[in-house]
Amino acid sequence: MKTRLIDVAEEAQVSLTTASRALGGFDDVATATRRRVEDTAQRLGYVPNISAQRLRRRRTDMLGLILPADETGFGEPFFAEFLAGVGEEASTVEQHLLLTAHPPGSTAERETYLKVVRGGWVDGVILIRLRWEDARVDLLRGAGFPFVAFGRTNDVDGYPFIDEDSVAGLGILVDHLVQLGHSKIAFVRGPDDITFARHRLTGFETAMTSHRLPVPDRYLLSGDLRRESGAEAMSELMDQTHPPTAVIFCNDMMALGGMEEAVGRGVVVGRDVSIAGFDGIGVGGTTAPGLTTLRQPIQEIGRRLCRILLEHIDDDTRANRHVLLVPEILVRGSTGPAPTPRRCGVTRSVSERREG
Amino acid sequence: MKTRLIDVAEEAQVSLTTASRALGGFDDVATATRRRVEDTAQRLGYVPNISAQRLRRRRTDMLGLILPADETGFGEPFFAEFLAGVGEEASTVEQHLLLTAHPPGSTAERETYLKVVRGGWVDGVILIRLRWEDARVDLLRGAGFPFVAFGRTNDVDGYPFIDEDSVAGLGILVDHLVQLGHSKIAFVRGPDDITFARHRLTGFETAMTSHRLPVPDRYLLSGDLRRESGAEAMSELMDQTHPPTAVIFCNDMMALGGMEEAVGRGVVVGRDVSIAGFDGIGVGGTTAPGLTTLRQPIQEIGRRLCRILLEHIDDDTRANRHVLLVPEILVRGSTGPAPTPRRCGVTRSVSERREG
DNA sequence: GAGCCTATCCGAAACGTTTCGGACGCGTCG
DNA sequence: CGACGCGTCCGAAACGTTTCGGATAGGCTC
Repeated sequence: MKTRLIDVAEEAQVSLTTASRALGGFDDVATATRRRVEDTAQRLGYVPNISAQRLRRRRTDMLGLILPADETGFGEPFFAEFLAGVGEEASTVEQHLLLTAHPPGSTAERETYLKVVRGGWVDGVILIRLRWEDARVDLLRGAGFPFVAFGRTNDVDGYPFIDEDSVAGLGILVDHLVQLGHSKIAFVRGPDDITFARHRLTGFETAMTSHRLPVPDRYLLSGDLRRESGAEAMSELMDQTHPPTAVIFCNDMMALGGMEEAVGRGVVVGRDVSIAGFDGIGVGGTTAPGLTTLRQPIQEIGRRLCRILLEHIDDDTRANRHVLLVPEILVRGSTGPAPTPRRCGVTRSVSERREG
Repeated sequence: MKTRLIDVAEEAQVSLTTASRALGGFDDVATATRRRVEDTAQRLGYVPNISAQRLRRRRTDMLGLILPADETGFGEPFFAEFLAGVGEEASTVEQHLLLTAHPPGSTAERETYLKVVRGGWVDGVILIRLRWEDARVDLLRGAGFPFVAFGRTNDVDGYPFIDEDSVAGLGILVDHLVQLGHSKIAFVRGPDDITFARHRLTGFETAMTSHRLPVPDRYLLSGDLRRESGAEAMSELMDQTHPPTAVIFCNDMMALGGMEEAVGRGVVVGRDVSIAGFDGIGVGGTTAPGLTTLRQPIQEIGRRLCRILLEHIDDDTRANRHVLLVPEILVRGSTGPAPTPRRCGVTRSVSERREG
C-alpha cells in the first residue's frame, strides 16, 4: 500500500509529530533526527496524502478555471492560449488548475461555481469572457471568495481584473484603415451581453465619428464570435450593392471566417477588400494573407492574472487592482489601400501582393 | 463560515450519521426525515467539503493529464483538441481534470508522476505522446496505478491504449500521391524516440518499397515536430538540384511550416509541389490551400480514452484493451498532380487551383 | 542545589466526511 | 409471552495530516 507518515515515523523511531515537523522543516528537531526521518521517507517513497493535507491545512493550492463552453470547449485558440499562460505560471509556483467548461449562464455553470466555492475545491477562481452583468461575479463577490477576471463587468468595484482598452484599440485600427484611404468601413459586432463586444462597438463608433465618417445600418452586422458567423456576416456584406471596402470584426475568429468567405468568392483580401480582427491569436499569423489585428498578449495576461490571484488569496486587501492594456496593432496582408472607385468589383483573381 | 454537515444535522435535529445517510440516498432513513434534512441542507447552502470526502472515500474523482510541455504548452493545437475531448467527456460523468505540463523525460516530470500517484492526487492518469521506451509507463505499470495512453510503447502489455495505425495510414497517403503521378516523394520524419514517429517512418518505407519506388537519403530528413522545423526541412529539400515533387511530413504542424516556407518562396503548393501531413488538426483546413492529411479523430479519441480509464479504475481486470484506428485521408488543395518534367521549376506564381 | 533556559521531543485534538456495528421500539408469529 | 424481524436511528472509529500545548532532560547561573 501507499506509505503513510506514520509508517515513516515508526521506521525512523520517532513520533508522528516529530516526523511531520522534520519533513516540514521546523527548527525544533535535531539535525540528526531530521536527517534520519528524511532518509527513511526517501527510502519508503513517502509522498504526503494530498486530501489529508488539504483537509487539515484548509488550503488546496488549486485554482479554478471555468470556461464558457461551446462545442469547441478548450479547443478555441483564444482559450487555449490563455490556458497556456495560466498553466505555465501556476506550475512554476506549485499551484494546480481545476478545469471545467459549462455553457455561459446555465444552471450547470452556477452549480459548479457553488460547489467549487462552498465545497472548498479551490483557493481562488479565474474568470474569463466577462458578461456586462455577470452572475458569476455577483456570486463570488457576495461570498467574499478570491477571484480575478480577464475582462470586466459594468460595475468593477471590489475585484481585480485585467482588460484591454478596446476603445483605444479600435481607434488605432480605424486610423490605420482611414490612412489607407478607406471610408466605407463595416463592423461586425459580437453579442451585446459580452462586455468586450460592447466596448469594441463603442470604440468603433467613437473612432468613426471622430473621423466624421458615417456608419450606415447596413454596415453594422451582428455575429456570435464564432468562425462561421463571421463568414455569414461577410457574405451578407459582399452581397450588398455598395459593399464596404473594409470590414472590422469584433474578434479574430470571425475575421478568419470572413477571410475564408471572401477568398472562397475569389475576392483578393488586402486588395479588393480589407479585413481586420481583434485579439491576435496565433493562427492569424499563419493564414495567407496574414490577418491584420489588434494584439493583446493573451498568454502574458494569463500569467499575470495567475500571479495577482495568488497575492489576492494571501492578502485580500489588494482587491482593487485594475489593469487596462492598450492593444498593439499588427499590420499584416489582410489590410491594404482602398481600391479606387472605377476599379471596384471583382475582376481578376491574380494576386501580386504578398505578406511582408 | 462555510456550512458543515454537522450544522445541517443540528438544524434538522438529527445525528450527523443520519444527515449523512439522508443526503447520501440510503434507504434506512424515513422519508419525512430525509426531506427535512434535504430542505435544511438546501436552505443553509450546504456543499460537502471535498477534501474530507476524498480523504474518507479514498477516491478523488480526478483524472491526471500531464502534458509534454514545450514553449507552447497546452497551446499546441493537437493537445488543445485532445484536451477538449477528454474535458468534455470528463465533465459529463462528473469527473475533473488535473493538468500539468513538464518537459518530456525531465526529473520534474517524473516527480510529478510520483506525487500524483503516491500522494493520491488522482484516480487515474492519461498519457499522451508515448515514447518508444517510456519511463512513465514503467512507473505507472510498476505501481499498479490505473492509466490509459494515446499511443503506445514498444511493449504494450498490461495497459489499455488507443493508437492510430500509422503504417496503414502512410500506405493510403503514398497511394494517393502515386496515383497523382508522383514518384519523387520525400519524407520528413520525427524524433526517433517517439513511437508514432517510428511507425510513420516504417509505414512510409514499406509503402514506397511496395510501389518499387526508391527513397534516396537526401529525401529523408528529420524534424522535431514543430512548425519551424518543418519549414527548415522544406527549405533544405527545395534547395536540392533535383527536389522532390511531393513531401510528406510526419505531422501536420511541420507540414504547415513546410507550406509556409514553400509559399514564401513563391512556389505554388498543390501544383509545383505537393505537401501532406498527418493528424488532421483543425487549422489544417483553414490554410490556403488546405492541407492534405491523414485525419485521426483526436477529440473522439480523447473522449474514448476518458471512458476507458474510468472503467479501468473501477475494474482493473480490463487492462488489455488495445484499439488501433485506421486514419482517414483528407484530400485538400495541398496535393495535386505531379508536375510534368519539362515544366518543372518555379516560373509563374499565378494559381488557378482552388481548394474544393 | 534550586531555579531557569534551551533544545528536543511527543500526546492528543482537530480538519469534515463516511460507515461499521449496533440500539431502540414496535409489530408479528409460533 | 418470548423470539424475531423490520424500520429508523445513532455513537464512534476511521481516513492521514498538521499543530497546540506541554513534557522531559540537560546545562547554566547564582
